[in-house]
Amino acid sequence: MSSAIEHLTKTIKAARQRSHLSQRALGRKVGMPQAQISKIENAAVDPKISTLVALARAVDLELTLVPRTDSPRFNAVDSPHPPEKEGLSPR
Amino acid sequence: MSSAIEHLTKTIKAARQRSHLSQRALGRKVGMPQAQISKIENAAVDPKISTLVALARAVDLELTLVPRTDSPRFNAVDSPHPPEKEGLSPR
DNA sequence: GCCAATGATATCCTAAAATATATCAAATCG
DNA sequence: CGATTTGATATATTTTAGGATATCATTGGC
Repeated sequence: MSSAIEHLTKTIKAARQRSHLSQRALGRKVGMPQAQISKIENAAVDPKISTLVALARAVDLELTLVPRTDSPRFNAVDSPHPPEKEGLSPR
Repeated sequence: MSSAIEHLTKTIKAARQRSHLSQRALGRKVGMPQAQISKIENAAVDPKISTLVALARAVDLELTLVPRTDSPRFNAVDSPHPPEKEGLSPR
């Protein structure tokens, strides 16, 4: 997958976990099956924008466009938690 | 359409025009038929993320996620009206 | 006036996302 | 331990974006 997309979905996943929502809980909130959320978080699909916007909002994020040439000044929600070293396989 | 999406596509359209690209030219650049770009700019479809990312990049924009609760500090290419006096110059 | 460029639309077709369900293994907990 | 929760995965069906093309009205030059 495009990596840019993975980045977006990873950010949403991190936000979901931060807010202590399970995939099912988030799914309920947004009206989407848990299975779909799993696929999205694992970058197994190329979601529609409306889908990403809905998920983002459910975890208090907003999809925006910023200048690309300009330095990554105030980027996004990036760096979920600082450095964090190696390891940690989820699940 | 979702309005949030319209906002994103409008932003891209504005950027396209700013860079003096016709829909056909942008289409060539991204490898997508002019007709599709028209549909997207007119919010007649709900594009896939990869599509929006490609278009955005072609006009030097990047799709990002920002906190929604937080004030719209340094938003995007947005700025309906420039800097506007009020404190906080984005910097 | 003529012609090229531009954007909107339409059709047909294919690919892929989304929905609905259902499992299932691995954690988590009481 | 057994029960529940969680996330990954699978299959079948529906829906829709995207690709390829073509047309057409409008606009802008020349």
